[in-house]
Amino acid sequence: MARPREFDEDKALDGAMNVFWAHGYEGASLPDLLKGMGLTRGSLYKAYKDKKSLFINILHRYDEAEVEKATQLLGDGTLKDGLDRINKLFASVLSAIEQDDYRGCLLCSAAAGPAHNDKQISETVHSLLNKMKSGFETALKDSSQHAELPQERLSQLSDLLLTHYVGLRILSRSQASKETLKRSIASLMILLNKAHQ
Amino acid sequence: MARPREFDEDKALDGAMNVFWAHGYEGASLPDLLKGMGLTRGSLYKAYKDKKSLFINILHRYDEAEVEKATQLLGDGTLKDGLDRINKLFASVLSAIEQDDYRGCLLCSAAAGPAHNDKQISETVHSLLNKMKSGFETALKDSSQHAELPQERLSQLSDLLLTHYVGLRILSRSQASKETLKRSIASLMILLNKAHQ
DNA sequence: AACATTAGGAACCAATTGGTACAAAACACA
DNA sequence: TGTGTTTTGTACCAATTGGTTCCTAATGTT
Repeated sequence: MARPREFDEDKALDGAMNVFWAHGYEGASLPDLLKGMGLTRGSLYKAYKDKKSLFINILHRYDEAEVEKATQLLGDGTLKDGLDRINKLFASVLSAIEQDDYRGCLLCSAAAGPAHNDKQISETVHSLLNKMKSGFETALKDSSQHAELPQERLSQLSDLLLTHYVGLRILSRSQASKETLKRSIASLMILLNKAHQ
Repeated sequence: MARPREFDEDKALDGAMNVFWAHGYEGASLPDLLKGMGLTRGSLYKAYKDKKSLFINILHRYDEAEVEKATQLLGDGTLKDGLDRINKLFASVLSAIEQDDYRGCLLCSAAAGPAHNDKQISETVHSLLNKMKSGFETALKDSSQHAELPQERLSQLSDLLLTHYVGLRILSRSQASKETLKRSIASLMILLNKAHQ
C-alpha cells in the first residue's frame, strides 16, 4: 500500500557518495547533492532525514564499496604473500593519481574534516579506520617475513601502515606531486622488507 | 600622515591563526574570526583584503611560528644525531595529544581541505610541506646511520617521514586514540633504525 | 588650524545555507 | 471506485555566508 519510490536508491546513494567524495562533507551543498542524486528536497529529507544522516549512510556505503575492496585485497589468499597484497594496495593509491584522480579517500577526508567536530561521525570513521588496520594486520600475518613477529609488533606495524595510508591520501587530495607519493611508497616498501630483521 | 592602527597586529593575527587552527578554513566563519581577532569587519577587510588572503597570510605566519620550530629542531646541531631530532619531533606530536590538543596541524588540515580546490592555497601548502621534507632530509644527513645513504634514498625517506607526519596529524585531529599514535610512531622509529642496513 | 589620509564601526547587501510545510500525485488494497 | 498511505515537488523559511558602503573618528603634515 502507498506510492512506491520512483528513484533508484542505489543510483541516488552512489550519486551522493560521489558528491561527498569530490567536495567533502561541508563542501557538499544541498543543491550539489540533489543534482548528484537526481532527486528533490522533499524526497531527500523524507528518505534520509538530513544531511548528516545521509553522510553517515554514505560512509557505510563507502565501507561496503571501497574499504571492503581494500580489506578483501589485503586478505586475498590468491596472493600468497601478504606483503605483496600491501604492495598492491599502495600501488592502487598511486594508480589513482596516475589517472588524475585527486579525490583521495572519502574516509580520510572525513577524518580530517567533520570527524573533528562530530562524535557520531568520528566514531564511524574510527570503526572504518580500524577495519583498515585489521586488514593490514591480516596481511602481515600472511607475510612470510613478518608472521613470526610478536603480536605487539604486528599491531604497531599495522598502525604505521594505516598512518601512511592516511597521509598518502591526504597528500593526494592536496595535489601533491606523483613523484612525492611514489618515493614515499617506495621507501615504505623498502622499510617493510626490513621490519623482520 | 593618517590615522594609526589601533589594534595590535600580532595579537590579531595570532587570534586568526587560532581560529583557523581550531575550525579549519571553511569552518572558520567571519564572526568567529572577528571575535578571535578582536576587530570589526571594516578593519579586517581594510587590512587583509578578504578571508582567503587572510588565510594565506596566516599560513605564512604558521610557517614562521610552527613549521620553523619544527625545521629548527630538525636542524638543531646541539642534538648531534639527526635521528634523535626526528624522534623528538614525533614525540612532540604525541605530547600535543597527551595534553588533549587535538587540533592537529593547520598546514595538514589545509592540505586536506582548501588545497584541493584552490591553486594559490595548494601552492603555499606545498611549499611549506616541502620545507618540512627538507627538514627531515637535513636531519637524516646528520644521522650517523643514514648519512652514507645515496641521495635518492634520503629523498625517499624524507617523503616517507613527511607522509607519516601528515597522517599522524590528521589522525590526531580526528581524535584517534593516543595508543594508535603511539604505536605508529614507535613502529616508525624502529624501522628508521633499520633503514641503513 | 586646515587638510589629506587612513582606521573603525555599523548598517546593509545579495546569495546561499540547511531545513520545513504542504498540496498534488501515484500507488495498494478494499 | 474509493480510501488510506506514501512519495514527490514546489514554495517557503529563518539564519548565516562572505563582502561592501559609507559615515565618523583619529592622526601626521603643512
